Amino acid sequence: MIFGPPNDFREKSNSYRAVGELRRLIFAGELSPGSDHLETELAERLGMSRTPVREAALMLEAQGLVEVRPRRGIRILPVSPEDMQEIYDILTELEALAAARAASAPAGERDLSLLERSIEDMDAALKSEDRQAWADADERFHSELVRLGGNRRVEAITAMMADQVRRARAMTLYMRPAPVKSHEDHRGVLEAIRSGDAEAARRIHHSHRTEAGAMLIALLRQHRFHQL
Amino acid sequence: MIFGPPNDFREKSNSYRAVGELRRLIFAGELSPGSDHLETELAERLGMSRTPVREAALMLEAQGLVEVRPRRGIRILPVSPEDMQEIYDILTELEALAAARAASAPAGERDLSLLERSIEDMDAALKSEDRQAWADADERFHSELVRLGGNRRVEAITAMMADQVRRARAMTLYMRPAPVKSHEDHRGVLEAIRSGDAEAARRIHHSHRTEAGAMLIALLRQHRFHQL
DNA sequence: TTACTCTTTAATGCATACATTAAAGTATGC
DNA sequence: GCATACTTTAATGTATGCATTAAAGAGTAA
Repeated sequence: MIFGPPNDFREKSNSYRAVGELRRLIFAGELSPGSDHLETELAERLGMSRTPVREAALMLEAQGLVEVRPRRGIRILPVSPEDMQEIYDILTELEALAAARAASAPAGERDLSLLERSIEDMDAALKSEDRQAWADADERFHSELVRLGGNRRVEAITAMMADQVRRARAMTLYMRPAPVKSHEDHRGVLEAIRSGDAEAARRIHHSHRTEAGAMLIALLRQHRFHQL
Repeated sequence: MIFGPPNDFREKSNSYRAVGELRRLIFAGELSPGSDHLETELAERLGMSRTPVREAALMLEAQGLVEVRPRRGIRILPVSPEDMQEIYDILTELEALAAARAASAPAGERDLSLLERSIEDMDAALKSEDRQAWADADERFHSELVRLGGNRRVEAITAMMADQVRRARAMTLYMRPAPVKSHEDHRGVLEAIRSGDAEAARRIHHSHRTEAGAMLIALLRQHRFHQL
């Protein structure tokens, strides 16, 4: 599930459909963090038998999203500010690595258009004060950066964490100051990549993520989001 | 499987036994990289029915160790030098993070004895020219460092990659020069942690892993280990 | 031969049955 | 009332059966 290109059968297979469906339910808040759910219950809800649900639960457990506790149900793992700190720490390192690698790649083989596009979109969103649009573009920037880094495992790991980050960010989106500094950072990273300066790309992105993470965690704590 | 403390039921359950058993078979070389295996075949081999084997395969797939290809069998994923480079890049960043975090922790809460012990063991192994003992102690050093870093997700990710690294290192253990430089690096990291110098710990460990990784990859390529 | 279609084979995905056993509930003794 | 032993319940872990369908093989025409 984490690794490898999605084979087409995964779309047809109930097991993988269950993985996607459960992820969706979790992040839509329909399966709330900390709640327990019996295999039978979820199976009925998804309109399939226990087998594929069970398989999906095990895969989601391997991804750290749920915990399978025999006879007590499948628990949707809550994410505390401490968890979010862990996640941000990892994203900071791996994305900074990706930025450095993206800058090291031969200029000819790089297509920075998506990166540029996402920055433009953030720019527009900033001007029209559309925070959701900004957040969407920001997410595109980060995932495209990781893609340019060219490390499939980094892509897999960061993608796995993306959903949880998105949820935390959604909660604090309107509490934080306007992301003007972020915007400068993004431009700085792009420029460093374009000019092939790997260490600058790494450094700028690293401090960008570090600051953004610190702010997010502080907001979560301030607003007493002890679990989400 | 990746995350969370191992509940006791996992030892009893055939599914989790199958995960461990399959891992063992893979790294013992009994299931060679690139080979395909039908669910039925593995089930018979492990003395259980297809169900737990199937579940184990899905969990191992989530960990990136195998690929489940319907009707073609469970494929043991080969690891190329490029894959090993990806893995080392990630380990470099995450272990360097762990070193920094370990150095930042209050001195009173740190127990560096295991770290010291592993360095002493490496020292002894170096003198008696016992490379396997050195490699074992080295692995203990790295895993203990990650533990001290205090990020459970980093622990999970690095643990997941440890087996694959071990295999690659085993192949090159007797080809590389004596690990004298490594030894200095380890001492340097320990001293930086002890004195609470997070940035030094990070920097030294980062360059240590970078160099060790570059050497390993070069050896793999030299000796034409295109997949392992 | 090669390309194409049809048939056969068998591995899988899923549903289901059932034994096991943890947890909840009940009864008993103090 | 409270703790302990016993009974009941029901969720799980695993085996198994079967329909589906990809892949292999056979047959046919060029």
